[in-house]
Amino acid sequence: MPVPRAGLDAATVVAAGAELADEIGFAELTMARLAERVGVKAPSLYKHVAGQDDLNRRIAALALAEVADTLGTAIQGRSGRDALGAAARALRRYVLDHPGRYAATAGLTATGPEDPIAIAAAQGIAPFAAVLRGYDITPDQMPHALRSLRSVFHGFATLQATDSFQWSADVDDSFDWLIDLVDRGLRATPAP
Amino acid sequence: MPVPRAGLDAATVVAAGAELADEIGFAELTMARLAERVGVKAPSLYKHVAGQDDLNRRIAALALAEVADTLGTAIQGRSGRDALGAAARALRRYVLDHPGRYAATAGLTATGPEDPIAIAAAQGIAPFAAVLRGYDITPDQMPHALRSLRSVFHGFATLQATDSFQWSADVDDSFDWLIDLVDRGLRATPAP
DNA sequence: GCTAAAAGCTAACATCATTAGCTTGAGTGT
DNA sequence: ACACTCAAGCTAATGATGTTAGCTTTTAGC
Repeated sequence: MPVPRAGLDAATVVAAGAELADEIGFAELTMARLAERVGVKAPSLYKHVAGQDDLNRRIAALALAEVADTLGTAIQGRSGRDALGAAARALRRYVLDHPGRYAATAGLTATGPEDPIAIAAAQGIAPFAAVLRGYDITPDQMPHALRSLRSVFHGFATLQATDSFQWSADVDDSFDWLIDLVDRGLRATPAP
Repeated sequence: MPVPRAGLDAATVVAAGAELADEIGFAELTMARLAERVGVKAPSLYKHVAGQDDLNRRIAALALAEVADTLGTAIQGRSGRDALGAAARALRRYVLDHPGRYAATAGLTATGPEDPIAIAAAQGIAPFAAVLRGYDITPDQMPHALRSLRSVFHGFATLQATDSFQWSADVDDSFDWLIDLVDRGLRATPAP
């Protein structure tokens, strides 16, 4: 398998795209700019990536995988409210550190269960499941609890990422408050 | 003030853009397509709207105002868990009915307090504040509670809008579960 | 060394947003 | 009634974009 004049690779291109998106914003990420960044002309990118849409989806999948990894290590050795707080803080930190990649995950529709995005998203659930194991959740309530956790965290992270909080109150305090809210709600879960 | 060969207006253009975005998706909304929709050539749109970015922001502001209105009427005559559920359900319905407009509100950064987006967003808070009045929230906790509510609802609505829930469990049930979770958390709010 | 295939290139095209400048038509003041 | 104004809409042009087609080059394996 010949590998000419390279240093370039699908993974490398996607990684560079994610990095560039973090720097200049996801909306400003363009094939031409990415090509220049990796030292290549725009059409050459198509040897590694099917197009802009494919690139975006791969960046999103990368971000989701990284989030899953980050959250997984964040909750290791913790449980209950402690794990909840650690996971939440890790996600927030990730979004602040990688706003471009994370923005790529917004507004995506998985084409099917085989879509890398769907797979990455499914893996991203695992840490949340681990957190919930510290609470009294019956198995039949697990899917609802997972979706709820995901909604809460995703909602706060995106609002924060887009700078949608306009008042002066400290965002960290609000985040702690939100975590406490969820923790209270989870601990008060009734067994129906 | 002469008003020639018309039927066109800034508000009309924005409304048509929002409608078109709902039909074909926000990402597919283009100046050319919108021009064709309103029966005009693309450059003519610039007589009513400063450009694509301006158009997007105006659509977002429209959506935020509509959301505020919808939520406001949804909670009238209700309070507590009842108001919470009604507001949540109204938002969800809105996002499902108007996915394009709502997508326009994601990933926007208000340029300042005078930005129509900031104003519309501020008005959108009011219904949430009304809901929270039915719970025991101290004034200094209000901002945190508002942000939390916004995060929760926005998170679930966007995940749902982008079809990010892949498992088979009924989404409506999950939504009810989430509302209960928040309700329990709010009722258990401690007085610090 | 020779060959095959992948990587990268140039050229070209369609589409898009946007600007500049012209044309036209409706309302206003006399 | 009539001319004047000025904004709505147009055509033409520009630069940037994503993308495709086809050519050239480089490297790995025989």
